[in-house]
Amino acid sequence: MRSLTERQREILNYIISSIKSTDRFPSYREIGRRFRLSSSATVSQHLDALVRKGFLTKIGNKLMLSRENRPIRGVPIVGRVAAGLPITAIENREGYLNVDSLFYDDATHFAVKVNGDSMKDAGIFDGDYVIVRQQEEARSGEMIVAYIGDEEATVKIMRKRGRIVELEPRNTSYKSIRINSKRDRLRIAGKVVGLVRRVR
Amino acid sequence: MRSLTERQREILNYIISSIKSTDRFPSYREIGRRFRLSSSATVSQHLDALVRKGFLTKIGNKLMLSRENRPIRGVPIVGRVAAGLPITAIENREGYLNVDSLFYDDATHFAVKVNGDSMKDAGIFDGDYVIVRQQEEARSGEMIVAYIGDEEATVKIMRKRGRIVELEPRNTSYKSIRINSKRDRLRIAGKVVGLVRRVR
DNA sequence: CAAGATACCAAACAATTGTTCGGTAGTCAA
DNA sequence: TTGACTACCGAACAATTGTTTGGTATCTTG
Repeated sequence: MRSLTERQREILNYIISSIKSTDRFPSYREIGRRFRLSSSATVSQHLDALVRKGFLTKIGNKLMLSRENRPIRGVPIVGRVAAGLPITAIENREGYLNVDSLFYDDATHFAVKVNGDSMKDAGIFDGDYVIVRQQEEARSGEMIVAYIGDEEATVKIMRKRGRIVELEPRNTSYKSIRINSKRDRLRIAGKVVGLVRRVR
Repeated sequence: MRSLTERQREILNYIISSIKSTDRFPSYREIGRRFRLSSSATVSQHLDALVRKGFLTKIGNKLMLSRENRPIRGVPIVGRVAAGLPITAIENREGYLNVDSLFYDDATHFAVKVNGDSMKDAGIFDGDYVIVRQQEEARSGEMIVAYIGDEEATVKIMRKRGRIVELEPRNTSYKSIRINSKRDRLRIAGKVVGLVRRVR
C-alpha cells in the first residue's frame, strides 16, 4: 500500500470519520464542501488517487473503504513497542485485536458478566466478561455457561460421569455441583470461547 | 422503541448487514431489488416506518441507523440467556462488548501477547492479549508493560521504593526484578487496562 | 527543461437518488 | 363496518450523484 500525500490523508480521514458518525460514504460534493473545493472534479481526482493507492475500493460507481482501513477495527496488536514513540508510528503491527474478529463466526456469540470467583484458578475473575458461543450441547471437560433450575447463569467446567453431570469450579474453596439428569434439568447456554477484562 | 413487523425487521437487518459489509446505506432501489419490490415507494414506506419506530434516523434526506442499532461489530452483552433460543431473538441485551468501546479513548492503545505465566495469579495467562494504554510514566502499584535493557516486553506490577523500582510478578515462584534507576533504564511502554483471552 | 505528479477550477452530462401522488388489497380491533 | 395499519404497485419529479472534458498552476525529479 503506497503512501498518501497530506491532502489525500486529510480526505481519507474525513471519509473515515464521516462513516463512523453517519454510516455513510460522503458524497463528492460533501467532501468538496468540507475542504472548500468548489469543483467535484477535484474530489474525483483525489478519490481516484485513494483508489489507486489501495485505500478505497470501487465496485461499480460505489466507493468503500478497503478492508484494512475499515473503522472500528479494534486495537493494534504489536510485537514490540518502542517506548516513547506514539503507537501510530509503530510499524511492527501484527494485526488488530477485536472481539469480532477473534470470536465472530455467526450471530451466535454473546457475552456475560461473571459473578463471583468460582473460576478464579482458570483466570476468570469477578466482573470479567466471558464470550460464549451459543450451543445446547457440550463435551466433558469444556467450559460452559449453564443454568440449573431457575438460578443465575454459572460458568463452570462440565464433567460427564454416566448419568451424573458435574459442574466443576476452578477454585479449591468451592465444591462441584452434581446434577442428576433425571431430576434436575441442566440447560446449557453455550461454550466459553473467550474472555474480556477491564483492568482496574 | 416500538416493535417491528416481520417485514420491517427483514429490511432493517438487510440495511445493517449492508452497512457492515460495504459501509454504505443501501439506496431505496437496492433494498427494493433485494426484496423484489418493484416500486421504490414501497421501500420509502417501510423506511418511514423504521424512522417512526426509532430504528432509523433521518437528517435532511440522509438516513442512518439510530445509535442503538449501530453496526453490530461486537458481541452482545446479555444478562440472562434463554437456553435454546437463538440469541438474535434475545431482548435483554445490555449493550455490545467491543474492544474499542471498552478501551478506546484515542489512538493510544495497543495489544501485546503475553509470554509466560509470571502474572498468573492476576489472572493473566500465557497467550493472553493484554490491552495497554501507552504512557511513559506510571504510579506505584499499577500494572505496566515495560522493557528492561534490550529485553522483551514484560507485564508486571510496578513498585517504587525510593531510587529502586521493583517489577513485581504475580506468581509465587517468580521473584521481583529490582531496577536501580541510576544504572539500568526502565522504559515503560504503557499501563495495562484490559485483557482479552481466547479460550482453548 | 521536460515529464510526471499534485492540486485545483468551471461546466456540462446521464444516471441515480429520495420523494410524492394516487391506487389496490389484506388484516385486525373498535 | 369503519378506520388504522400493513404491504404492495406504477408513474413522475426535482435534486443530487458520480463522471468527463479541458483547462491553470505548482512542485519535484531525472
